[in-house]
Amino acid sequence: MPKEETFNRVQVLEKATEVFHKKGYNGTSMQDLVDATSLNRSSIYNSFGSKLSMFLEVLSFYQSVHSTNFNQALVKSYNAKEAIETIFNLHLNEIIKDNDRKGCLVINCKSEMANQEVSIKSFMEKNQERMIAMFEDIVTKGQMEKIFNQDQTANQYALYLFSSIQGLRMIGILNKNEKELKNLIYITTKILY
Amino acid sequence: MPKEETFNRVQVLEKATEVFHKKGYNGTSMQDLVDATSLNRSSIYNSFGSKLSMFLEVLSFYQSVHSTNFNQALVKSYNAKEAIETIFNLHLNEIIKDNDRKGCLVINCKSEMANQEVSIKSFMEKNQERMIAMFEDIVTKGQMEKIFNQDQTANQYALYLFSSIQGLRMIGILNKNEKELKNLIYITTKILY
DNA sequence: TTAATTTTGAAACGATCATTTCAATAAGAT
DNA sequence: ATCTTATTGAAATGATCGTTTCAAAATTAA
Repeated sequence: MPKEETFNRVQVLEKATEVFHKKGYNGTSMQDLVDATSLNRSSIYNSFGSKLSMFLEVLSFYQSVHSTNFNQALVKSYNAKEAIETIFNLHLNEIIKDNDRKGCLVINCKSEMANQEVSIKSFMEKNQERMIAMFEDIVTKGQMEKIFNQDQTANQYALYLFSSIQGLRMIGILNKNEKELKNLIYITTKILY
Repeated sequence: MPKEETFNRVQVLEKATEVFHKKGYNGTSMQDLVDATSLNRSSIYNSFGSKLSMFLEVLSFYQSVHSTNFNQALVKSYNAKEAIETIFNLHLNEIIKDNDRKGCLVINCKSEMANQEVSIKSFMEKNQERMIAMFEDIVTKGQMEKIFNQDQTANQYALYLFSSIQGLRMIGILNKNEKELKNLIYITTKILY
């Protein structure tokens, strides 16, 4: 049997995520990744294949971490209204603690690479499906509970909410005024009631 | 008197804009710009200084072209409601004709570089001020005309609209379904009435 | 037509790019 | 303890990066 990986893959992914998030895909060099992970070049290639495939793993890692956070918060929500508030507040917290204005890794990557790399494009399509399915579930529940109106279908509201989150994250890059952002969320979600 | 530039600066900027828009700042090489503009390397450096300063000029050029389109459309609007519709429809048209899913150059650049390059950050801050001021004007007018409600100040609605536009443009990268997008715009703007 | 000045073209700059190579090292299996 | 196999470390790969150099070409004023 061979020698096994000595490094902690999760820790390496965390470090790589940090670099890609800060500098973007094209702005990140292999040297940056070597420095950040303190792994050897050949270990990175041996374990992750290439810069692109490492980035795709980073993207999935980032997504799964945030999905976990979402789900942990969502199970605590009593109703659909609270669920929506929970999701927006999680994003608000991310914005406020993002001192170096990196924005959202997934959104950044979508705007940088979705038109150039098919693997990224399909990742983003799946991401959109997931997000819209999640919002659709919540809105459907809210409409059955008579908390949300029925002016639009749950699917249409889901697209609206997904769009709004992306707008909020883009705003959050430059604007960290919590009061303004909370009011922006208030306006955004008011349409549901 | 010296020999003057023989090339058409606007045409060169158009070509450079195309490349930067398609590939992003870090994804664009000087060779790409040489190829696209069919200018010589030294002519580019002589006339634009550096890759970054050329990009900043491209960014201003892109912004001014779109401002002109905005203003041409806005003067034709009879009231605030039409003005808002005009703005969203211009973005919708941009999305639909954007066959290679490049998205919006300004938004892409904001997410790629606002946290890394101070000149880009301040460009984006000014861009936000402009956009919000424009929306604020329209909303104020709409509120005076009693077409829009007074639930929120014009400035708060302006931030909401600016955020919504960015969300719409991010959605538009992958989703070109005109019916869905029109409905998204309908939901987004409904809050004003 | 000559002097002054700037844009050009082509080549070269050192630095950095992503990736590969390969011998040395390490660890489980026999 | 030895064999097998994979992970390491360090160096090198050729290509490309943004930028500079400088002589030749081009243009206008005198």
